Amino acid sequence: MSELDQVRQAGERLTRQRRAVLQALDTQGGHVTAEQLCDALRGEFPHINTGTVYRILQWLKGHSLVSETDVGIGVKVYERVCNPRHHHLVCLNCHRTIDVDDRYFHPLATALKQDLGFQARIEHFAVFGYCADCARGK
Amino acid sequence: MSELDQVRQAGERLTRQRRAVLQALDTQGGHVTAEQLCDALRGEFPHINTGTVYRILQWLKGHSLVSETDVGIGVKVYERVCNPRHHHLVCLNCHRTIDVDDRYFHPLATALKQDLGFQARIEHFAVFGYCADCARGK
DNA sequence: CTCCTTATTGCAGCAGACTGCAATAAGAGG
DNA sequence: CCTCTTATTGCAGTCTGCTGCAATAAGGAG
Repeated sequence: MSELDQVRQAGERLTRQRRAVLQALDTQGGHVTAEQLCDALRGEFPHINTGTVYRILQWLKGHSLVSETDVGIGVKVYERVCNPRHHHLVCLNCHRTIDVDDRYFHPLATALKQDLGFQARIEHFAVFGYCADCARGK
Repeated sequence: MSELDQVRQAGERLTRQRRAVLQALDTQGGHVTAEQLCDALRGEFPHINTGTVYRILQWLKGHSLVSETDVGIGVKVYERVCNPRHHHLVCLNCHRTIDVDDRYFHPLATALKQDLGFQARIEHFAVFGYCADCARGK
């Protein structure tokens, strides 16, 4: 919980709800929707609602503890940021998502930093396109 | 308008509304929201509504004529896809958007193709992070 | 030019994501 | 341990983006 202690600076509070959201994300693993999280938390907090969950997720995202991704299913999915980081390739045809290693994105981040001084924050990317199987057909 | 003729295959129709959306995108140039497009079209089509505009934009996007991007302002923005393609760096601190050349993304697309057979469709990317000015302060 | 098939529009309605405000509770200070 | 400040929650409401359905119109056939 050391990374959370850092966060407690500047008057930001580590509430039971925030702790529970993080724990739920750890427990479930992989991609989770805000709605799913809300349901999971209702056991401990019967009155919790999606508004609060979305706010907590934004807060966690701002502290790089959670990633938010649009994988093209019409709902945003959230995932605990862990090392090593990984990203996703999303097939526009069969809608499969393929995990891809962070190192593919390092050259891009490095180039943007060197040439433009831009410090890219690539926690979790979703690249759309066509997977090997579907690309053949096209 | 030759690119539009290709689209007319397979029974897809080139309606006045679709033509008008494309023309409005050309006229306005740069990033436009669906709401703005809807307003612009109401002169010619008094009864047009956002539902239709969103559907037309999805259709144009599917044919690679228009790009859809989340630049972090809470609304999706649309832009005519033109050559050379460009992408955007979005500063999480000052919210400035910086245009960046397509060539920065070529190595990534090539690597994904070679190693994984994935044919990335990178029409218009938005990379979040901190711009040179804001990165210094952090 | 007219008819006919069916893709597309307009409309109304819905889910996802977010926000303002009053009530609550985290955590610093005494 | 109690008090106090104020960040956060719960709630209700809003806006964006999308979808089903009946009415309309694109564009191919005759």
